[in-house]
Amino acid sequence: MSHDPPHIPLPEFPPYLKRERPASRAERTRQALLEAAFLEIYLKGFRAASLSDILEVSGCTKGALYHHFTDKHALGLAALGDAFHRFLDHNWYQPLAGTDDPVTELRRIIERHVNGELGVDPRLGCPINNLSQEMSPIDEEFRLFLSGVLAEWRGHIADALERGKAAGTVRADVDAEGVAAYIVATHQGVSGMLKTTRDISLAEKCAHSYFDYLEHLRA
Amino acid sequence: MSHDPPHIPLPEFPPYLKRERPASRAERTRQALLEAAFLEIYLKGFRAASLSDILEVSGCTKGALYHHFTDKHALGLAALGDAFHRFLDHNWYQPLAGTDDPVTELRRIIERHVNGELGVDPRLGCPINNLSQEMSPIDEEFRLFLSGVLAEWRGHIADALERGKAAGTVRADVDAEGVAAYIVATHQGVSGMLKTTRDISLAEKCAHSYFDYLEHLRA
DNA sequence: AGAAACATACCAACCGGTCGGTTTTTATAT
DNA sequence: ATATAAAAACCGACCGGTTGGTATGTTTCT
Repeated sequence: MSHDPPHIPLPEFPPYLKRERPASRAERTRQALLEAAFLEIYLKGFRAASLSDILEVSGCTKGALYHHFTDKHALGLAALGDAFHRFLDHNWYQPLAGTDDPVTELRRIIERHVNGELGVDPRLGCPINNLSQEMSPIDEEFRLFLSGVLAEWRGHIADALERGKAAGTVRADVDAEGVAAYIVATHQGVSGMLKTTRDISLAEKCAHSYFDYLEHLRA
Repeated sequence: MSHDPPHIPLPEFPPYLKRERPASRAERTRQALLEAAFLEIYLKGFRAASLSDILEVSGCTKGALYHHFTDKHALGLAALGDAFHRFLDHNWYQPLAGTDDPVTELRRIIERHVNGELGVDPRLGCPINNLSQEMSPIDEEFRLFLSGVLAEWRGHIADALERGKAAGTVRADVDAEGVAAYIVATHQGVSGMLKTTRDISLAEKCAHSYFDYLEHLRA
């Protein structure tokens, strides 16, 4: 009996995660390492991520790796910080920044997730959540890094909610920070459950309850 | 610079996870292995869990381990299945089974979690969630096992909601299964976020939104 | 020429798992 | 109750494989 899951094809990199071709050769290998590292860590987690595999995928060698990064930690943090910021900026920060009706915009964002439009493989889950769960209890540096990412994420949602309150689209008694925390947590929870059940109908049902809650915030 | 987190003392085993003294010596070593394995896996995750450490903690040897279990997988599944079922039965199934007012009971259960009364270290998170996140994408056997645990969990909540509908404490138009899924997912999400932020005030704020949502289900 | 960028052979530590041998328990016969 | 043989339970040295990291040498760019 094998423990291997049915073959999972490598997820396509969504276009906004693609980088423009860098000029110098050194920078090119650096980017190749970052990209391969992110993919490997996303697929296997940080601890199980193999440097040899990263080197194979990126086409680099150990010498290049340890020339650009001090150790596995530094490589991982660089790769993740980069990818996380791009993803959140493109899918959350920018949409939220452009509206005074955050409830409607949050619904859109969730819908895009459920519909699989964001290039996040539901079987693999949200990489931010994955890393949080794996590394927070055992590595303080990772925990602080991820805690910062989550705080920034909540901050952008809270800002949008505050603007909604000012614009009269959101109830005035809403605790923006608390609701932002709840929204992020729920989002992570649903994507986590999906990873295990692989039952898309569950995601749709959850989204329904999710929307019920969000509508409840309207002025 | 060290990546180690500040020292985390071993969590106390909540009493309902303690086992009565088994009679035979063989059964005693089996239980010692299960207990040590659960603790080690809870602390480090399955892949990072070290058999040598499990043996040291349990006071057993490799020979004993591989006499009782075919391999690491079997040991892990046995240890986790056992612990999960006890935990859920004591903290969720039994309380929910004894009421026709599931909303009030769910509030109580959440409150107990937030207050740390259940012996779950918020820094380490919910073990079911931890294992789900780590193993689901890379091991089909684990995924199916965890998927079953989650389904059972949702099932007990859905049953309680249905009883609430019949008893008139829950709105008749509530989709019990969908809401149960949402409740479990949100619960996992909050406990996951707490693991990274370590900010208890966030848990309280999330609980507030959580309760808002739950109250919204009342008839 | 000198520095930055890379390549490769190598290392100790650890991993899960195996296997031949020893001890303890159990079943049976007396 | 005791002897004994078979089976279950346990022990621990050992194995091949992988890991992250290093040291030394070579190529490429400025």
